[in-house]
Amino acid sequence: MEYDFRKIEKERQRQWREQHAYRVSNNSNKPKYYVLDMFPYPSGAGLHVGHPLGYIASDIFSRFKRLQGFNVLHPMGYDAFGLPAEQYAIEHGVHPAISTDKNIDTFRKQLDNIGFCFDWEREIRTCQPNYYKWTQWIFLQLFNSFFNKHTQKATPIVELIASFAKEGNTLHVFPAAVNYQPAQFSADDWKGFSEKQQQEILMHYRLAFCGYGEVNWCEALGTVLANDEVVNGVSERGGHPVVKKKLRQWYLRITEYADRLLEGLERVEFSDSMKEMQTNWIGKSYGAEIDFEITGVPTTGQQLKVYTTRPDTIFGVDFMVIAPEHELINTITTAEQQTAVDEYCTYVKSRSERERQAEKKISGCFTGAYAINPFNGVKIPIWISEYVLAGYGTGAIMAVPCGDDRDFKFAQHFNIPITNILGDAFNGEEANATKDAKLHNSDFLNGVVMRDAITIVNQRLEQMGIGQSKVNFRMRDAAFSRQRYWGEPFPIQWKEGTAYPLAETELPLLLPEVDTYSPGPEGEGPLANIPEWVSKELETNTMPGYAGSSWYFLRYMDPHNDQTFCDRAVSDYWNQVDLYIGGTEHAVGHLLYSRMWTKALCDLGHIGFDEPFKRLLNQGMIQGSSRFVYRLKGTQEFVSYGLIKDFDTVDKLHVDVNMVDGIELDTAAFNKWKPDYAGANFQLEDGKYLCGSEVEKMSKSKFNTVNPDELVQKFGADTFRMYEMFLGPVEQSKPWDTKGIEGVHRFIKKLWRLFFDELKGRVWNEDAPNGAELKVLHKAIKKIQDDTERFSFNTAVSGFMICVNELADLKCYKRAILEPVLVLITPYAPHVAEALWEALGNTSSILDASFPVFDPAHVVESAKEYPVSINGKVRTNLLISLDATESTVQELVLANELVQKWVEGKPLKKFIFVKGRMINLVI
RNA sequence: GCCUUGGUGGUGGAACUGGUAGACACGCAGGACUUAAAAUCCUGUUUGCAGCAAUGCAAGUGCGGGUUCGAUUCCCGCCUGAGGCACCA
Repeated sequence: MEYDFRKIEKERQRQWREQHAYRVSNNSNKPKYYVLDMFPYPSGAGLHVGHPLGYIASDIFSRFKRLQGFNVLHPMGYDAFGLPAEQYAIEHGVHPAISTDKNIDTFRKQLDNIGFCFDWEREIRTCQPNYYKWTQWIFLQLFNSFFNKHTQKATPIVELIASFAKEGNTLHVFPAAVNYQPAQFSADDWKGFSEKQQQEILMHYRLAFCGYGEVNWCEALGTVLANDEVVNGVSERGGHPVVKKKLRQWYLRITEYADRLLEGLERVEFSDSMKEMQTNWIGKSYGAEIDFEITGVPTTGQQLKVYTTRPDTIFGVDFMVIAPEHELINTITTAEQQTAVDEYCTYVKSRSERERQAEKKISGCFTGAYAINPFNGVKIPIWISEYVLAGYGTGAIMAVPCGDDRDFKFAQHFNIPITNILGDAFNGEEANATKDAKLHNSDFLNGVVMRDAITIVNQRLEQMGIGQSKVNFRMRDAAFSRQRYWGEPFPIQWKEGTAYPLAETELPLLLPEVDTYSPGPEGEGPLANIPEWVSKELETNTMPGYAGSSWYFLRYMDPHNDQTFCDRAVSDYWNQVDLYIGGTEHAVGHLLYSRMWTKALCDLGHIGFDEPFKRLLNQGMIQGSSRFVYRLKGTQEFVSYGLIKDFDTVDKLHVDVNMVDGIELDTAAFNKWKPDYAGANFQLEDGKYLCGSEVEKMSKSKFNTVNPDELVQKFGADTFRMYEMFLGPVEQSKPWDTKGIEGVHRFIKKLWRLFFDELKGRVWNEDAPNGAELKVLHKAIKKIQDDTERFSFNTAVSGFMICVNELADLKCYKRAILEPVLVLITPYAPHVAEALWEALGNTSSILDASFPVFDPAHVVESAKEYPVSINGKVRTNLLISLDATESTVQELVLANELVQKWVEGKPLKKFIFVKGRMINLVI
């Protein structure tokens, strides 16, 4: 009987489907375990081999936990709103719902091929009204809440209104990031405000709020562009100029949760690097805001507010730098500098924030104005430069060249004299950011260690009323609106410029049909093109992609509930996601947003936990190995890789990896590939056309994708699953290479042959196992259990191979050994395991078997072959009993002939014996 | 530019807390079975030097230093690949 994987896998999948083998109940006596994948965006390109990596890992872990007796929730769904579907709609006129459904069907077929244990009865799609109804509902919760600083919790806004009416805003001052005048008001003030004013004030407290923010604006296309759609300052489509434009936007007040987002990291099992990334993104810094008087300009009495983390360096300030968007530019620029400043600001406007930070070239412009150092009256020139960002701190810094690298380079570039406040710690060659030097040239701070000077300066500033210590966050409030069609509509209605929430009974606010997916007027989204929508004064923005993904893990628990987003009793049962698997590309976006939503929902009493993910595993990215051909500019001549150095101008073009064997191009296939290449002529080396290669993200546009369907068809799902795991550690990124898959396939066939011989048929028997066989089994149980638990799936696969190789060598065909081996392998290769399990005569599914229990008695060793080193070099091995004491071992070792030869009679300086490990002699 | 992360044979990788570097595979070479092929099985496979050979010696985990009896593992500096950087998902 042969291993017919196609038949086996089809049959098993049908059986599991019919038996609802993966249906999960919300009621169980078993302990619960929740394994979650980051759900996919169903792109039109379908799955490539990189996508299933994390799914296979989570599938293995889910099945493993199930065998260990847990009630495992392992759902899947689709993050279905997003830009690509809308782009496709613009280009092809196909409604995004239709193309999305089509893409989902493809995804589903591909996923099913691989044999995952998802409970598909819990599937969700973020674009469906019965799902986004609750996204809108949660948005309203955020809109109707504020962050109460005293309790550090989201609190219903009605409590804030009550407090305003009672004691003004003394109890609840404006959030730190808000700059509203008047900053304080009394109860009487509040009652005196108009409805519009009251709503305006409340908006500054709401957790979901409306404000103004900058977007990438493309005049030619009349639309707002994503960063992705902007390349080098022009639009990706058409290459039109893109500039910054201020538009009304919705935001989430995530900055209010900054401290709790930091604190929560201590209670979750994320990798240290992940925690570090989030910590850096939040970017909490302790510093001071300082007001400087401005002089040398027509309008007197103006002040420049800077934020600095190093107030101790105030005597080293040689110039000020403000962001090119800074408001003061209009009022402090002197007449002589006006032209230069205007030119500079226009130049900067076309540049992205990233470009501005990455730019090595130093640029800037003097405003003509000066600030006055409050401690010594020194006049400090005020410059504009793009390295200062408007969005961080106050958008203005005090530059201390001797202590800050960027300031130093700026000073050098513009020949600004540098004051040394560091004494010997500053060498004049480069800045020194130390906090431990003693201050020089610093008036009352001379001789004080910088670290200690920070508090002294802060105290002085506060006494003088010109500054205060301040905690700052790099993180900004999250932009929560898009000028797009394919997203959740906001349940918001505008009345005379004030936003009002729709009633819960009006949800879901359905996304209407449109005639055109083109942008609306004035940078508004396509919804602004619909007269009925506009006449009702409904919000025309839609929510961003991350809205639906910020809470989907809750919906899986209770996906069909139409009374609430998730029943509290159900979320109390499933609680946190025990294991969340996905890529690091979501490190700061999705993970922070969903953590914030969870905290807000918890604060408001809708769920009972405030961190969504207990443990996070980041699978690495499977990269594509791209191949390139080189075409002489303007010709049809293609030059082999080794020859390109002989030519000046060649175009480097991606070529489909499936036409390349190693790096050798199938030139005939290339000619047929695209009509353009039919007439291609090749300049060969050694009779071959060799391609260049590079490792890049796997993507259809780079022609480096490999389709899992073909591999499943050729080798089977079990082989495919194991091979993806065998490739390397899940957490590591690696380029895909199909080459090794045969090895895994051979392994499964070898496993099969322990049960069935091609000619003889059944070979397994009921004999009692011997010690050697039990040892192999229990070694494997331990290895597989340990490796699976620590997500070392690649070494677990190797463990299976070792186990099967050893059983084959022992000619062990005994049921008592083979049956537990099948259970071990079930999470990895479920189809073949179930088929052989049934062949052994079992009537219930192997999915519900019990994981074998490791018995150390079967694997004990009595002796160990110790490596014996002399001065750190291994010279021989000696078999020594594990019970031997150190002195016995030393005696044995020194008596050895080979050891004596290497020791050459020299005295022994040191004898190192690590029991069970090694022996080292130092002479 | 900033943040994170990787670099070990011809290839993917193993070595879990500083203790025999190269497990397990791929590929390659040789052999067995076969009319032949596929499949399967066996042997070898880090490099250099010496030897008919078993084997021996030396070097070796991106590069340069350091700590240690002992470093792929820890520390310092550098080179280099990948991912992210707020409207892609």
